Amino acid sequence: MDAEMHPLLKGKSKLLDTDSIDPTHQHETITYRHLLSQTLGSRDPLRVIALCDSDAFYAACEMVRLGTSPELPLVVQQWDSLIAVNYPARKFGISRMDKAVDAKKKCPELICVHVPTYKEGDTEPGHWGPVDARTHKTSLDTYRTESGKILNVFKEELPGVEIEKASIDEAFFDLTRPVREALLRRYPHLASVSPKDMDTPLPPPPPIKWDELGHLIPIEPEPTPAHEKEGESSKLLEAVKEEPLPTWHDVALSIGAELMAGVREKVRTKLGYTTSAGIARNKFLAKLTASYRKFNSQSILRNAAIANYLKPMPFQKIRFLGGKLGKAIAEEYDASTVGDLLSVSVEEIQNRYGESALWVWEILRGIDRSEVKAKTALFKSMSASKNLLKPLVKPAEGAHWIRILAADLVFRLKAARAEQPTLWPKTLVLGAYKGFGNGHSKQAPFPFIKDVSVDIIASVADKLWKELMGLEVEGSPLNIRHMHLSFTGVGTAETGQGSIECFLKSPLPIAPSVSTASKRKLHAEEDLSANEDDDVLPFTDGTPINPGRNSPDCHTAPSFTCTRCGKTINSEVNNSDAFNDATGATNTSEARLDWNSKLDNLKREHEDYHYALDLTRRTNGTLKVGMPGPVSGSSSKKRKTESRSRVSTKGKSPGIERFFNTSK
DNA sequence: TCTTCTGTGCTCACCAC
DNA sequence: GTGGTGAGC
Ligand SMILES: Nc1ncnc2c1ncn2[C@H]1C[C@H](O)[C@@H](COP(=O)(O)OP(=O)(O)OP(=O)(O)O)O1
Repeated sequence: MDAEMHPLLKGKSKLLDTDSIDPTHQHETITYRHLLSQTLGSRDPLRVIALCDSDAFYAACEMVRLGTSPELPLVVQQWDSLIAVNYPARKFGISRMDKAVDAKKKCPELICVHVPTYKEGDTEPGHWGPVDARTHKTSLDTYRTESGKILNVFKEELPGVEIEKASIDEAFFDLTRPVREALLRRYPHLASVSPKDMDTPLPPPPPIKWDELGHLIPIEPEPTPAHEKEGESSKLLEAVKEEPLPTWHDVALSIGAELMAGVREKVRTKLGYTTSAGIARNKFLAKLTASYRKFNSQSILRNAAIANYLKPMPFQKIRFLGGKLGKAIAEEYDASTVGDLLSVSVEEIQNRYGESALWVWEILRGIDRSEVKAKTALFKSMSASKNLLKPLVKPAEGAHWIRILAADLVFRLKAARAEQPTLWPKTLVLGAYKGFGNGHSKQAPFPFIKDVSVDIIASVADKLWKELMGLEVEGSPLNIRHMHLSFTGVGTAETGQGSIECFLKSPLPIAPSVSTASKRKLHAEEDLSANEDDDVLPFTDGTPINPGRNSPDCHTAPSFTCTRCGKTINSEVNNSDAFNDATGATNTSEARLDWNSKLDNLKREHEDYHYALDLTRRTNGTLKVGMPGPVSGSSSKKRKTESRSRVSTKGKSPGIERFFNTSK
């Protein structure tokens, strides 16, 4: 998944002098200043990033769920095709390309598991019964849930480490900080240096015991005579003999490898999932490194090995170079591998594709400054869709699929709210498509309510469906081949404005205010039949219309006394003003949990406040405080050289525009 | 076993209009 | 708001 913004559209970034001299920084001398500085961010010469990827993930989920023995071949199928093949099954030559029947021929004892599905009326996806693509909808939700469990183990095992969920089965780790701490613990002499010696290089590092830590990607290419030039091969062979001395960054990587081996083992023992990991100096390389050797193993890419590891790689495999831009470059330079492009100068590539194409030049050299960033909101939209094998021909058939899609959204929103109770999808979108590029969508504001149900979603969606049907030309066949239902504008309701969590725990939902503008579009509430009694009401900002009613129990606001500033911190007083009556949920354990979580939030926010304050002092006030969200560790690490985000598209060079959003 | 290979069925994000 | 695309699992 991980749909990060395209690097070429992020805006300009400057090539630093040091980059052009020694782009990969592999010959950089590490000084005491480097070691002892905490704020180098992505330019830290001791940076250690890891990527962890679950092996044959969906298949592994089913193995765990069914408790099958690890050596039994198992595949997960979606209708007739395979979407995951475990490693024992791969031994039989089964791959994702196979149809289920063909796979069974290759291995008669193969265990085939179909992905969970919904049919109308189901409130949760399941494995029961025979599946039928014409009546069922697949659901990947159980895999998302398992994915979440793995992430939680990661967080438990590496507290304080920035972890970024990159896809359903992958996560990045910024291990720089724990590695540095371990380094200073193990080699305490590194910590004691007089100020005047700060810029002297560190002493030579100790030898490293790589055994047990993972596969070391070799510095010289492995003997594949095919791609070595004749004249150079003898020289090369000599070089292979002499492994260069280890660097302190190598030591850092080895510590990172220890940490990853530890968490991976925890995931295996606690949850039963085997994983593969890559450890390197940035995200791009970590991901590449993870695929060096797969299945319950990890690999390490030292800086000295970067160049040779990248050279033979087809560059169009690099993210964002697989599309039109990559194709244009391939044709322009008659190139297919990274090595083929290394002779292209940074000026050349920027002249041709715009200043921002610096990113291309950098990535070919293994430079990637992107940060590991825990996602604040888990997602911004949530969608469910279904290709209809049997196209819809009558408007009345729409309701059936709406309910099935809605069930998936309900289930997932509830699950997400278990962790993040303030999650709030602001809009519901329904799309109906007849073929590629032939369809329409309609959207409506989605009310903020505690208990989302299929009925509620369906009532709004049915309205949208009617609107869509209104667009149909009289008499022409419907032929809907694809339906899509999604929440968009998913955010967390702002704390401080109306104590959203109280709403969520309220047995009756809040009556939000309605602006005249939105009222016009919000007729959907008229026939939210199942919930006449204020259960669903439109709103614009979560402000209660009628504070006297539906009041949840918020009268004892959580508070605590900060040990650092001595102040008593409590939540907004006006929250409790807004709701003057308890509703009965007061003494339930649910309510207490809610109270506790509010207290936790309060503490966290206050800690963030102090953290930001400290940072401000450290950075001479250059850092902005008082931003709405919590100050995360990594945002504070952002360097000014990295302020590439949110540059207006005007800064974009005309050269690259033609590679995006051009019809073709 | 494995990166290549297909194609499906999805999910998510961003941008132009 | 709506439509379209790119990207990846
Ligand atoms: N093209 C696809 N279509 C549908 N589902 C996919 C596709 N690619 C991957 N998936 C699903 C099934 C996988 O178990 C899950 C994770 O993908 P991925 O990490 O690429 O492979 P994998 O986990 O099956 O094997 P590996 O051990 O090689 O990582 O996502």
